[in-house]
Amino acid sequence: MTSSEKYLETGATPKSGSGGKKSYHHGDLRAALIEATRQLVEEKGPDSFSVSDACRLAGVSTAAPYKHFKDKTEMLVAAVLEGMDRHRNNMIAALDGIPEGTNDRITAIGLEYVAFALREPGIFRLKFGGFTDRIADERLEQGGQQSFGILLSEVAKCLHEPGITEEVRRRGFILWSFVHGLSFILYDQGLAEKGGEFVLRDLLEDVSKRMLS
Amino acid sequence: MTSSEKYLETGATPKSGSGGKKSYHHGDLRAALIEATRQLVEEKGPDSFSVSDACRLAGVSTAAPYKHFKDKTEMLVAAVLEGMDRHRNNMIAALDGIPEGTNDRITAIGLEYVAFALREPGIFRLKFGGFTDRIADERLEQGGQQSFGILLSEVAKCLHEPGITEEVRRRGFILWSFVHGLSFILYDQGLAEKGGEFVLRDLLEDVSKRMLS
DNA sequence: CTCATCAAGTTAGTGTCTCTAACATAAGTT
DNA sequence: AACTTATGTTAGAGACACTAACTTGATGAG
Repeated sequence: MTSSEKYLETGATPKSGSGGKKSYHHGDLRAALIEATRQLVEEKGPDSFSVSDACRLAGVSTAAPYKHFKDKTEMLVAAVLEGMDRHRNNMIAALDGIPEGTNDRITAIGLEYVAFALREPGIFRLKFGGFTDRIADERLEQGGQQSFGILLSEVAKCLHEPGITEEVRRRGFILWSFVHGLSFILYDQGLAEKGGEFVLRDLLEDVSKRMLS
Repeated sequence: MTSSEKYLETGATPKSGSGGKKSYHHGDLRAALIEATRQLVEEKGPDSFSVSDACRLAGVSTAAPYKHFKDKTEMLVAAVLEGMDRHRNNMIAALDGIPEGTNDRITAIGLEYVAFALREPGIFRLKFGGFTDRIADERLEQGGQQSFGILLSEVAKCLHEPGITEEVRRRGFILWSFVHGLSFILYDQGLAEKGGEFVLRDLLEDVSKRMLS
C-alpha cells in the first residue's frame, strides 16, 4: 500500500482510495495521532513531545489534531489511557495458569508492572510522573484504581481474608509502593533488563513473602 | 573563585544603590533565578515552568539568564541540585538523637524522604520523574548515590554487617524502592499529610521491621 | 441524480517561548 | 583615565500551540 507511507498505519485506510490514491480525508486520524503520540513519547521523551511532530509523523497539517482533541494535553491523555489498558490487560494475562492464593501470583503482577514501566517508560512517566497540571483526568484515576483492585484481590486470597479488609489494603498499598518505586528506579538507573545487580524476580519474591506472612 | 560565588548571599542587594535605587546590574542574578525557578516549579508545576516567567519574577529581561545558564535545562538542574542538598541534609538531620543500629533510624530517613517529596513535589519530580532528555546530569546521579549511601550505612548497622555487603545493598535497594514509590503515590493520590488511610510512620516501621529481620 | 449539510481536512496567522546576536553599562585592573 | 571582562539590554529568528476562515468530499433527502 503506497499511502501507508504517509498515513501512519492504524488498521484504518483512507476512505475513498482504491489503491494508492491520496484522499483528502484520512480515514482514522484520531487513532493515527494517538499512535504517533505514543511513538514519539517513547522515542523523544514525554516533554520533548510536540503536536507538530505528531502531525508530521501522521502526514497531516498542524491544525488537523484540533478536530479530534481539545489540546495537546488531551492527545497525551488519550495515549496514556490506551497504555493503561495495555498495562492492566498484561497484568491480568500474567496471572494465567498460576494457582490461586499463592505468592507467585503477586510476584507475577509485580513483574508485569515493572516490565511495562521498562517497556513503555514514556507512557508510564506520563501517567505517574505526576506533573499535576499536565494530566489530571478522572479516567486516569479510575484506571489506576482498577489495577490496584486486581492486586488487592490477590492479596486478600494470599492472606485468606474474606474480602478487601483494611489489612489487605495496607499490605497491598505497601506492595504497590515498592513495585512502583522499583519501576522508577530501575529505569532511572538504566538497569532496564537485569534488575540491577539483583535478579528482579528474586527481589519481588522476597518482598512478597515478607509482606504476606 | 568565580564571581558568582562571590555574591552567594540570597538577599542579593543591588550594588550601587543606597536604598531602593535601581542598578543596571542585579547583584546576584544567578541565585535569584534559581530561587525563582524553584518557586515557579512548585507553583505551576515542572512542565509549565518557563524561563520567561522566571525572568519576570526576577525582574530582568528574558535574555539575562543566558549569561548564567547554558539553557533552560541547566536552570532546572541548578534548582534541582540545590533541592537535593536540602533533601540530603534533612535526612542526615533527621537521624540526630536516634540510637545507632536501630530500625528507628531507617524509619526516620524514610519519613524525611517522603516529607521532602510532599513538601517540594516539583523539585522531587524534576529529579526523579525521569524525563530522560530533560535532566541527565552526572552531578544529579552523584547526589542520589550519596543519599543512598546514607541509607546503606544505616542498614548495615541494623543488620550487624561489617560494611556495605551485597545483602546490605539488596535490603537497602528494596527499602529505597518502597519509600520512593510511596513518595510518588502519596502525592499523586493527594494523600499529602495523612499517609492516606494509614499512618505514615506505622507503614515505614512495619516495612523496616520486615525487611531488616 | 442533485443538492444541502456537515465532518474533517487545509492555509494563514497570532501570541508565546527559547535562544542568539549585537550592543550598553558597570566594575575591576593597571 | 584606559582597557578588559562580566553582566545586563533590545531586537529578532525559528519552533510551537492554538484559532479563524476556507475547502473538500462523504452522506442522506427529495
